[in-house]
Amino acid sequence: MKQTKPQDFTEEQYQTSQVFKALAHPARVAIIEYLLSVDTCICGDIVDVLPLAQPTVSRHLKELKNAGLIKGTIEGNTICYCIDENMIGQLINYFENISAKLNLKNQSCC
Amino acid sequence: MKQTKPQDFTEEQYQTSQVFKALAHPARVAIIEYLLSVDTCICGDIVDVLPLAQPTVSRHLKELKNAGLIKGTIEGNTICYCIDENMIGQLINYFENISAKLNLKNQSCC
DNA sequence: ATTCTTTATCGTAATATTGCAATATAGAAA
DNA sequence: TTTCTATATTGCAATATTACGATAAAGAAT
Repeated sequence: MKQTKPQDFTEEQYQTSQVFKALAHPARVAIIEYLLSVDTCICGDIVDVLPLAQPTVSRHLKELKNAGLIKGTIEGNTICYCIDENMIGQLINYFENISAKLNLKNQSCC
Repeated sequence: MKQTKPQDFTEEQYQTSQVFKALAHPARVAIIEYLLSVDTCICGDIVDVLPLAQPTVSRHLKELKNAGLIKGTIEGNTICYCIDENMIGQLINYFENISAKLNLKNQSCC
């Protein structure tokens, strides 16, 4: 496969796709939704809730963290994972911006 | 690889991840942004703008269409692809909902 | 009817992702 | 220190994704 090189697109487009890639798996969507449903967020809970082995959950958490969607704070023996509000705000802005531009467009086509 | 079966997660989580998967590639982000930047949207233009071969662009367009992010109208010899405003609205709702729930949460952790 | 133009599909090769078992790491508890 | 508990990393195997060339399909133009 001739790899799509990062320089083929803008750095911003590349990073945007990376954030969406982090959400492009049902397990990671489930993690986000689980984190949202509890007040305290300990990783151990997540392993119990998901139908996946611990190393697999750990890997999914790492990807969400790398994308900036969650942040993890070491809390003694456990790690407290939480959704990063800032990134959620950025995503809202991203789609709000698309929506605003669509409203300005000539809607003659489609 | 033991596949993650759809029934391991909710149907909704699965479908949500599919929409994000459609945006999880810089080429597809670039396509969305290009469609946003022009009033008339013909596929031929997209092939010229992207650093990818025509069959590859066609495939990316298909994935965006399958995810409901764009819609294509056959217009004689060409196809007019446009962003589906409805899906953008759904995505705004998705993240607004997350944001609202975060604001209600006990922020003692993280 | 033939040719051109545009888009889609197929075949195949390369790379990326996902999953789990095994193992490592590191702080807590004993 | 030794052991327990929680999380991360590594090593592989299986599957999915991506890319392009070749080709098909279908309407437009001649």
